[in-house]
Amino acid sequence: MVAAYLLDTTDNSGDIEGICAHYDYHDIQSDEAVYGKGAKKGLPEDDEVFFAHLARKIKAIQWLTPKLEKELRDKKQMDLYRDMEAPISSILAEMEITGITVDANRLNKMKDEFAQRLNDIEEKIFDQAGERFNINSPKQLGHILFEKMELPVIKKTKTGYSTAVDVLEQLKDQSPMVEDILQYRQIAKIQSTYVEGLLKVILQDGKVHTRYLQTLTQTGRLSSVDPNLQNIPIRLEEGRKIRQAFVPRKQDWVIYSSDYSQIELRVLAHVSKDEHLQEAFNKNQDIHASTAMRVFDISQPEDVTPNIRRQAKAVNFGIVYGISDFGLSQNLGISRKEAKNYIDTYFERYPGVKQYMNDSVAQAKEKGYAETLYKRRRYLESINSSNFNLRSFAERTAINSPIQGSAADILKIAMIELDKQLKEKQFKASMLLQVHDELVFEVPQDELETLDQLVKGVMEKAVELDVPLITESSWGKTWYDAK
DNA sequence: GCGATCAGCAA
DNA sequence: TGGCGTGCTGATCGC
Repeated sequence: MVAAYLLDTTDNSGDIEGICAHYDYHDIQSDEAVYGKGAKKGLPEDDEVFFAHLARKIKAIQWLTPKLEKELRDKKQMDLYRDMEAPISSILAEMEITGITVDANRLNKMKDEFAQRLNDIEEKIFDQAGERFNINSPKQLGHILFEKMELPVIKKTKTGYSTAVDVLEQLKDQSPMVEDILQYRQIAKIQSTYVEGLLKVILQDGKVHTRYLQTLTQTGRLSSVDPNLQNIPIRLEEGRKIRQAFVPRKQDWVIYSSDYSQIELRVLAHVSKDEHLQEAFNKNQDIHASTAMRVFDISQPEDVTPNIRRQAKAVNFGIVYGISDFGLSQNLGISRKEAKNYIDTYFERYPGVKQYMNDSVAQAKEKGYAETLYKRRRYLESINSSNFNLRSFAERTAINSPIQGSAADILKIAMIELDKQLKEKQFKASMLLQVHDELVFEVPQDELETLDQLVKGVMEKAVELDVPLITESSWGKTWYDAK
């Protein structure tokens, strides 16, 4: 599965059957056909059916192996497979099995507190609306806001009125109720997805055991499910408190976290060779402020206001994630024209980046795929499409995938080296989580100093780029306190 | 019970 | 020349 994923991320449905079909091997059924799906999923009643399926899978894997190996060699991806994806697979399994301890008492207290607050806000909203309705239903909420109260309709969805946060933000001054709805939404999200969601998946060992999907994303990133531990809140204080429930498995241990600072932009500085971007990182400047100065033509650092820096940050965000001028305009609440202007200016002021982007697109058009520093491929079917939208998307993808994908490669390399060292040096600490540019560990107090040295050293020296790789580390009694 | 839709979280 | 970075989860709603 991992080999097939490296060869082509798209034809990988997460099932051997799909891969077999690709190679015209049909003596196999999909897992779904045998085990069912949804609520009916389970082992077949007839053992023979079950065993026959397993046997056919083994046979299929044997048949596939030499073919996949040959293709890996032809595509020069054998190293990527052998030295990166195969070892990472075992490390992820260990992390999943280890799990992370979650303080259910803490979550239960939060649950009560949030339930009380949701109740209060709910009553307040009903009071102002003059009727009771389901605030969680965008349809009912839209009816109240845009029909009963006749607030201006700012945006529509396919099926009705949009009640998304950016819309509500604009309606705030029209009615005090809107603020309450925003407040309600914020807490309801934390309550249902995180407090209740996490409580449901704590096992007898007091831990949650996420599963990392290694063969899913088109860029080489991991994803995390059941539960997803890669999107635990952090930006807003209310949500951030969820992290207080993530604790070490023993008293006197701590949660230690280390993350790469701006790894994607550093990768971009490296692959593009852009003089200005490299200079900013080599001088360890505040990259968003530095971008602000170039894009908005500011000569003195002290003239970069927080708002201007925020805009520059959004531009950098757009570069890293491959968003369109429309996406940037939505992020910043500006017109598409202005957004396009920002992007054009960015390219003007970072000519190396522009050159890199042109080259990436040209190469993708020629080869039909984009690739990372470590030969991870992403095929781009629509790169030569006559459909503007499809083509534009593929072009942004051609630019963005090597950046995001190479960053993912680098963290995987660091994880492999760290895992090796932790074992060799017999650390008691365990690696628990990977969150795209961050690694989270639990560690005894007396090992903390050595672990910090090790993690920092390994992550920063995982690969050598034209610009330094910098990490920021922190620790505390809970994941919240590791900040 | 299931799938589509909307909404919102993270890097 | 028209929809708009990805992936995951939860609530609602209609079938």
